[in-house]
Amino acid sequence: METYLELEPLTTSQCNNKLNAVGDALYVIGGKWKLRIIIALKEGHSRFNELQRTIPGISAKVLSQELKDLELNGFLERRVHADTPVVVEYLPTAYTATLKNVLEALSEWGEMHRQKLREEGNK
Amino acid sequence: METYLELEPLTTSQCNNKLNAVGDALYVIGGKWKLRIIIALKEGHSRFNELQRTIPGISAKVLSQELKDLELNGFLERRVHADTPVVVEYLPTAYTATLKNVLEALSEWGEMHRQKLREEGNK
DNA sequence: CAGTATCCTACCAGATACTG
DNA sequence: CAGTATCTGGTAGGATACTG
Repeated sequence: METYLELEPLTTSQCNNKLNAVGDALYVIGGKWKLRIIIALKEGHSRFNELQRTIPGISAKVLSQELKDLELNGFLERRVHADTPVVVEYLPTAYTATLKNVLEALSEWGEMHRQKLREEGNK
Repeated sequence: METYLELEPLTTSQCNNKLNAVGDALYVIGGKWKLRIIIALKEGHSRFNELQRTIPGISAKVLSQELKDLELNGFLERRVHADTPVVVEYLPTAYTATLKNVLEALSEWGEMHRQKLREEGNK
């Protein structure tokens, strides 16, 4: 028999820290595009227009802004080769590896939730 | 030596399924308030105004809408006691337990990320 | 208490055009 | 190619007031 979320009892301040941590995480990787971009980078897509083609529905403006955010948060490195024409590469950093557990947990849960919805649809 | 996200090689369609699953998950539990509300419910806060007091910054309108979403997605049960005055309780369902891994992963990652930002701030 | 209704605004993001 | 600039409609959500 488990309690619902089975977090150990916490003091209020410990609990708030946990909550804030979850909030921070969602702030950084939440939203419509962040994780999709991270995964696209990880798959080896590194050029701006390539990323835009890979990620359906994203506009240049939004992609540009999201890439800046991701760079600020240390998820990618923007590397400019000063050739003609100029070539810019976006490369995932080792820091993206730290998202492994988060991505796995979200992916698993998402699939399970999908399955549940499918079953309810069949009722 | 690990690849960055260490997902096993996938076919394109398998990969897209994973991606969609992550997207689904973020759609359902993403956003500013969803997880905070779920955790507040899990802590035993069950009344509307109590929840609003517990969750700093949320308005009645937004709380109302989010509670409806969460009910639709099976995370809570809305129980009305037809007394005078009327008492309404929002209770987490067993389904919230399935978020355990997600919450733990997000919480851990969020704390780690905070620590990293703190260190960078000290440079 | 448990919400709804209304107004209002700021931001989000799509479309399009443009630049070096 | 790798973006930025501008315009613009839609909407999320805050403030406030109100209802049964």
